[in-house]
Amino acid sequence: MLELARQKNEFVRKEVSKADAISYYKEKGDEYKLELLDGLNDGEITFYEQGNFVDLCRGPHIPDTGKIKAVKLMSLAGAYWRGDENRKQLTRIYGVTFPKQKELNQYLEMLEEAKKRDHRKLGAELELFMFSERVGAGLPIWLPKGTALRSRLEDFLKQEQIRRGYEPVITPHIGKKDLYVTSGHYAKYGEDSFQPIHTPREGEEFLLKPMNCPHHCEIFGHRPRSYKELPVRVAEFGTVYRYEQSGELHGLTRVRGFTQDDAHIFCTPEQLKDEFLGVLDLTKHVLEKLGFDDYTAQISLRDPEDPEKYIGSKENWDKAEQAIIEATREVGLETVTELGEAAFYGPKLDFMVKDALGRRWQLGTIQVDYNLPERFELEYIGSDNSGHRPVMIHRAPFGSMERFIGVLIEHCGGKFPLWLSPEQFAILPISDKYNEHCEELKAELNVAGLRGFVDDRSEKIGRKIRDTELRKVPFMLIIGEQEAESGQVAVRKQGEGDLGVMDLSAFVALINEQL
RNA sequence: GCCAGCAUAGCUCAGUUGGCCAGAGCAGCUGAUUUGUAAUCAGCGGGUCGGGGGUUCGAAUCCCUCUGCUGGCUCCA
Repeated sequence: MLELARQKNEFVRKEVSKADAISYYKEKGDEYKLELLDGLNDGEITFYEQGNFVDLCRGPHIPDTGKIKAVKLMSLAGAYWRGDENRKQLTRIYGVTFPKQKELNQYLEMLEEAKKRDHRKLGAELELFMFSERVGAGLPIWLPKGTALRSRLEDFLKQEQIRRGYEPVITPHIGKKDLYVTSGHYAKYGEDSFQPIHTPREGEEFLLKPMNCPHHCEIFGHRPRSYKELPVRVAEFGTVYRYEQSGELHGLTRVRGFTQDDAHIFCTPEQLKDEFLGVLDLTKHVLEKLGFDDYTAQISLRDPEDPEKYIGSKENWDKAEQAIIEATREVGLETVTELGEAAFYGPKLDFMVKDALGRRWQLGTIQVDYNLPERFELEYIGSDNSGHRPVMIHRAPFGSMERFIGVLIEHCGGKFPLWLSPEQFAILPISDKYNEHCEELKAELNVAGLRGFVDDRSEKIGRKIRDTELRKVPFMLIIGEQEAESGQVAVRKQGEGDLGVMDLSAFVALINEQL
């Protein structure tokens, strides 16, 4: 390839008439180029020629092949012709090139570094979660440390939500098929989803819940509602199951069983905007608290070309889309707007965050829905003593615990903020003689609300430090003869080194400062 | 689901023109050592070579199939 590049062949741009182009490719028998030409207008067709190679291309190109100095072919993959899965799949070769070999090397090193942060690797190393072939693909299993981390995240959000007027609820993991027929999910996803569970009773069918909203609609509708109690905000860490395509599964970021930090707000049309703003505020608060400052907000609207894809009236869609656009504008949130990315029942605002390899994932989401209240015939009694339909907001600041933690692991490279870290300290006795003293220190720290462990193996201190560093435990307390006598602790910070000797109370203060 | 590839011990990996009992390092266990800021020493145990089928005198190695994983494509309530 580089040999070809060295020939310094110029890329020559040629404007070609449509007729000439068609006859050229007819002769070559290139059905693909002919199809592309079919969609192009005369006068906008260009060929590029370099050496003995000629091809239809819009361009632009670099001036000549001599500019190409460093090339690496990265991967081979199938790609559907014109992105349509119903059409033929062609083979696509991925490659990268840089003006200098050094830059290519830097790029490859960057990819290596990114791999070290990969949540799938770190998750296994830090014993946060696992997968089991026997349990099934895409079904994450949370290990004790991962559970500790996840519980803290959940508790953080639960408290925040209670402060903001949400009411926690709990609903079952399955529901009768009819529930999802009513919601419209069955018609849309039934075929491609986990199939109904049958019971000994004829005709009785249940579905693993793919969504929490139908259950929450039932909660809203279980008794008459007055306008005086709106907005009603029901929140649940609800575990849902979706049969994602096998080729789509990916670590924690795309799974078949996951827990949404879900809540549904039922409000009057007049309250919609304020509620939307409240959710925006919560979502931003959550992302900032976890150190995500590099996210983008995406407004997903209908595809104007394909109105059949959506359920609900045009008027309601218009209102919902408008509410999102206005609210984001009001808080000055920078957004990109994507047509055709809306859910089938309503437009949404998604917060997108990149993973270690630069792939973008949707985390938090806020969705306006006029459709489900309609389908479930939800009503509240207004001040006029007649029934009105509430508006519904679906929202999940984390999105799902699985995906959020997956991205969080990569974001912080496994070094979690102190308040989330499954182990905040490790006490490392220099010899077995101090094990007992270390246990006492640990008990004191536990009383102070901190968590950690004593490494009482009869290993050299260097070894214990190394192992603790690799476990990414934020603080180490090294205890030998001097500390045992003085009653102090020698503090070492992960990744930074020795912080010196201090009283235990000073160490507790140091940690509390960072919480 | 589709295309391409991968699957050897808990982990990282050796082992291909098919040929004796499948190897290493780390981890684990046992013992010795009692240690001052990123790996103490020695011994031991551990693998249906992802599962199933086939070809062959003989399969980790070749073929088929299933499962899982990886990179894309498509999808994502």
